[in-house]
Amino acid sequence: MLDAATELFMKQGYGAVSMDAVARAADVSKATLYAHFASKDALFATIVSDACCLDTVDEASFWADPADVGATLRLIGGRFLRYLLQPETLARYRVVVAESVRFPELGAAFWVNGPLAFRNRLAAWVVQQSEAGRLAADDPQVAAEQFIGLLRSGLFMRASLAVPPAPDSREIEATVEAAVTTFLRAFAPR
Amino acid sequence: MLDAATELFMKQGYGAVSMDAVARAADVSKATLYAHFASKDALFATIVSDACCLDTVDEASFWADPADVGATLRLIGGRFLRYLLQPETLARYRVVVAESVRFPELGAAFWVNGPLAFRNRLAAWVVQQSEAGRLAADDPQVAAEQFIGLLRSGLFMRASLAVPPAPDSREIEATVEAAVTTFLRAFAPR
DNA sequence: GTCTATAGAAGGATAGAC
DNA sequence: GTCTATCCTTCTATAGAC
Repeated sequence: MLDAATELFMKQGYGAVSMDAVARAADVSKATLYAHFASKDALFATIVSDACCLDTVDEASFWADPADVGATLRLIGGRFLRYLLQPETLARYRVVVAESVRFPELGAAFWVNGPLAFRNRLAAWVVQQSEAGRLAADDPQVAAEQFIGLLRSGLFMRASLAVPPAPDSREIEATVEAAVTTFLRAFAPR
Repeated sequence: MLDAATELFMKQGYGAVSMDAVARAADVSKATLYAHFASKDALFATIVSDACCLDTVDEASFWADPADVGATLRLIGGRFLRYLLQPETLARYRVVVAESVRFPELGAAFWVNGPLAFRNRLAAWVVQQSEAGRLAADDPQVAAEQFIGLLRSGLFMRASLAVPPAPDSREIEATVEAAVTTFLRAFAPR
């Protein structure tokens, strides 16, 4: 039931999905649906809030090669960008952005559990690498944010707007490589 | 009539706006509306396509101080980021992202006239500065994209998601300053 | 808890007069 | 070109039986 609603809302957005459609997809009656969720808003909020517990980049990637900053950035960057460009990720992003004004808690939940959480995790890694003398970042939060910005630019915007062609592996790897290069030029200890 | 529709669609999105509401806001009857636009889809497409002729950063900014790369980057970056964070810009972005799947031409028009156009203009500037020996960018397109990414990171995402607080001048200037610093570390001739 | 059936409102679109 | 009035569909939500 939640699964069916999730798929519909993510693919088509709040306005385009009716409670009839959800009931049909979940193979229950509309009355049953309303027995579990007070309203369409409540169902939508539940669905999307649940989907905000994101797992962008697995913890192991941060520890794969602690001594090699470039390799770790390439690994993390690749994982992150690939994650961003997944159809499900893009669909969720579209829905949340679209409804963030009418459902402010939703935008906030997404922000805190998604972009902000990843930035903080990355910033912690930057701190750690700086202490080890392998990076020289005055402000780890800014450095982390900038690395994310370097990755997200271009491909993600194009994909969010559903402009073909869909990014291929070559484009993704080139973007990651360029991001790592620029990041290291700015933050490698000299 | 177009004005009323534009305001409503941009503020509330496609699904939340009815033709009744547009007619009321424009102070005409629904029949009159349908005499000018074949359907709600057609009205929406017209509205948003028109709004895609963006003017992100005025041409003069690119020529304000040709010899000073840092100053020009700060000027352009500031203008661009401020533009991105305007309520109207954010509203338009939300609508286009939300409906880009159901209205592909719309996402494409926005992409071409907005992000892509600005990136190309910026890349042309990078070429020019590189030829003058004031920048050293192997790939101007990538450099331009990266500068935009450095600017767009963080604040724009938060603002898109309508997460308070709204970015203030201090945050904006700090972001621009950090972007310029990182960009120059990566692309200043050595 | 789950169903069928339906209320009640709102939406997109049109007919036909002026 | 513009209006009033209306058609028909679809939507959210609920009543009441099992």
